[in-house]
Order: sequence, then C-alpha cells, then structure tokens
Amino acid sequence: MLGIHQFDASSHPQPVRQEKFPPGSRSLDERLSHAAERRLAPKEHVFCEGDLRTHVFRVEEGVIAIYKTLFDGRRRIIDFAYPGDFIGLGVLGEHIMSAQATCMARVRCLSAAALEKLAETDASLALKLYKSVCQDLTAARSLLVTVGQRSAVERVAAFLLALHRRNSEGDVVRLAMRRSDIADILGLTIETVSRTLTKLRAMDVIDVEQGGTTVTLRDVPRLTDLANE
Amino acid sequence: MLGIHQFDASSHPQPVRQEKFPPGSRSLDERLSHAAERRLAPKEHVFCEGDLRTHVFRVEEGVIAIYKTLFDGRRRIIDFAYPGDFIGLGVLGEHIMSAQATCMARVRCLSAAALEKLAETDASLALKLYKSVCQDLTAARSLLVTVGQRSAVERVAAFLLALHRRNSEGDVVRLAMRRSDIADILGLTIETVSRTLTKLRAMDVIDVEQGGTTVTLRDVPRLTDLANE
DNA sequence: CGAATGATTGACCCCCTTCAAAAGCGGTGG
DNA sequence: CCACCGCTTTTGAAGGGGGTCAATCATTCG
Repeated sequence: MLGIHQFDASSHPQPVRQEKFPPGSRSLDERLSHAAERRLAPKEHVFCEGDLRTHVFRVEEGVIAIYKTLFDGRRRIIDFAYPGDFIGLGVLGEHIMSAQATCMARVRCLSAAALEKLAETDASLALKLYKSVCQDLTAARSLLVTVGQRSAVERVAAFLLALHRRNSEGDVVRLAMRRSDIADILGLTIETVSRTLTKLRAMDVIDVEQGGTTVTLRDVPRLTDLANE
Repeated sequence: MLGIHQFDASSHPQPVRQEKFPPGSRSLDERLSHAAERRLAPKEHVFCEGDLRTHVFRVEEGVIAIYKTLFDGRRRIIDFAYPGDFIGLGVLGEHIMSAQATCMARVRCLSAAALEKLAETDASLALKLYKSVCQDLTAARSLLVTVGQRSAVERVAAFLLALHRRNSEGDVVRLAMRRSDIADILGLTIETVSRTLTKLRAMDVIDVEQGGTTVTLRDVPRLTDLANE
C-alpha cells in the first residue's frame, strides 16, 4: 500500500453485499435504493489511488476527503464530498485519487462498469453524470481560486463561508474534520489554520466552541469581506 | 464590462457566420465541420464571466487561458485549453470563467443550447461531454496538487513537464504565453517565474532562448526530480 | 530613433513554515 | 474519582521563501 504516514491506511474491502443487477436497465434511483451500503469509521478509506475503479459511490452521510498523496507522504486534499455527491467517477480504470472519511460516514456502492455501460445507451443517466462532474469541476476551480494567491485569512474565511453555504444550520458551522484536513485542503499548515481561527475569533468575526469542532459565524458580511469574494 | 486591468478586455462578438442546424440530429463531428470559426488575436476574449453561455467552443489552434477575475483585478488562470479541447461546457446559463487567447488562436463555435438539447437524447454525445469534463476535472485537480503547497521550483518544473507531455516537439517546449500567464496559473509572480527559470538554466536543466519563448529541456529526469512528481 | 511592452535582476521585508512546548480533550483502568 | 496516556489543538520563537518595489535590459513597432 501507499506510504501514507500518520493516518490510517487500513484495508478498504469492497462491499460485502454485492448488488445484483437484474437484466434490463433500471433507473439510477432504483439502483441506488438497492445498492449496498458501507459504513466508514473516521480516517477509513473508501478507495486509494491506484486501486481498480470497480465501484462508484454516493455519499449518504458524513464527509469524505478526496486527496492525492505527494512524494514525501504529505497529502493534498482536493475536495470534500458531502451527502448526495458522487465519488469515483472518471474515465480511467484506476482511481487517481484517494477517498477517506473525515468522520463517521456512510456511502452507497454502485458497479462502475455497469453504470458506465448503462450510460452508453441511457442519455439521461449520462447527462446526470456529466452534470455531477461539472459540479466537481466548478468546485475544483473555485478552490484553485482560493488557494492560488491568497493569504491565510482569506483562505480560511473562504473555507468557512463555503462550508456555511453548503451545510448551513443557521450561522453555526460544524467542522466535521480535523485541523489537518482543513490545512491540507487550503494548502496551509495546521498551526497557521489554528492561528488564523484564533485571529478571527479575536476580531469577533467567529466563535469557536466545543473542542474547536463548532464554529459560529458572528459577522458573515465581515467574513465575506475578509474572504475577498 | 468587468474591471479587468492591464489586459485587453475588448469586445468579443459572437460569431458572425451562425451555423444553421437542419432538422434532425447530426453527429458532433458533422456539426463541428460546419461550425463557424473565429480567429482570435493575442489577449482577445472568447467569452467573459457573466456572459450568457450561448456557445460552446472547440479550440482549433493556439492556447486559450481559462481564468477568473479576483476582486482586486488580479486574475487566476485555472487552465490552458489546447487544440482539441472544448471550452464553455457547464450546467449554468452564464459563464463563470473568462476565456482569453494567449496567442493567435482559432476556435469553432457550437450552439450550447442545441448541443445540450441533443445530449438529452444522444447518449454517445452526452458521454463525450462527460469525458471531456472529466479530463478538465483531472487537469484542475492536478493543478491543485501543483499549486497547493509547493515551492516555486517545483511549480515551474511541473508546469514545464506538463507542457512537454502535452505539446512535445522533442525536448523543445514553446511557451505560447507570457510570463504573466505562467505566473497566474502557478500562483506566483512574474518575477519569481523569471528568477526560477534563470535558476533552472543555471543548473543546466533547461535552456531558454529566443526572447524567452522557447525552452529546451536538457535534463528531463532531473527536472522530474525537481518537480517531485 | 524613441515609445511601449515584456523580461530580468536586485534589495528589502513580511507572512507563513518550521521547530518546539504546553494545554485540552477523551478514553481506559486502577 | 483521578491518574495516566494518546491525540489534537493552541501558542511561542526563529528563520526563510517569495512578494513588493524599483531599476535595467531586450524586443517590437510606429
């Protein structure tokens, strides 16, 4: 297995309960409702880069970090997948990214071959896949904008706002991931993330509670300003 | 128009010769061969963010920079599109990125509405679009890896190698873009790009000629090593 | 030639990284 | 209950890499 340091690179068996496809095509939703479900502990992998791309997954609960491992063992998180998102789509036979749960999570498993074979004749499915990937592309590109040439404050502010927009429960944002995950997606170090959060708290823009996993946005306009968006 | 500074934000009229779709569906290739062509001068825009997404384009010649303009007028280049690439695909009615030629270029224009309407019933076309976007996604993600937490030398080396892999003419790479374009895609400044190229030249890894537009890779293995890929 | 644009090089400084240590938090067991 | 341990987060001090500002050089074009 890959030389991943510091985080659990435990085995990630394919789903035990294989879904069985009856002859004839079924809708995506129908497939999903019959699809095997897999539960993931924090830091458990859904798949690793280099693995055969046998399955495509839909996140049901929790957060999955999509990342690439660098030469020196560090990881670069590319995206966080939330409930409803598909992961593992692509054109190659192997995964080129790894996918790891940042907290307790559940995913549904679909056969990649069957899905993509079906898409060859089912235009609405193909279009659905197209749109899903378009969203991923938009996310990747907007992350590029964030990470490219911006300061730590701008990056962290943008990250909090993105989280807020995506999973808003009032003005409370639950960070379902560790500081290291945030650091790895923003291209910063844990220390800088921590310092920046402290700074934002000192500015009365946010409030950090409960072991640093819950953040309250006290001043969204100000935060937006700091993010320079 | 957008407050773009320092680079030409001249008007970008839609193609004069509109393609006419006869009734019934036609293949993508057939459409392309009948599609209107547009010639672009350096720095001319194909479209700007906010524009109605009326057309989708295929690059025929040259290089098109896909970028987003930041609050302060700086731009963040997200991708370079080369001949064969499609640009302007997406799910929204408006462009969320701008597209600008970095050098003399030609593109073919297709009606976005017609294309996407056709994709609703033509699975093979939808799948083609899907794969095209998958490639863009892969490119965006690999750029994220490059830009995230890596040194100037690593970024420039990776950029040169990517260019070499994509448009290889032996070991000579033509930079069909300015230093500012390279800086904007790598998240660096022009000065740092220039300094880094000089450093790589001093190390006998590359050779820069002819006004800095042509780079010869003298030691690809070493360059790969420096890119840490 | 002179003006404009782009590329290179230099000097200085700031922000983030690195290295190091302390403090919270959650679990386990005596 | 509290002591102990591992993991994560926070905070501190020092150093470096790249940004910023500025001047020089190169190339193109009127």
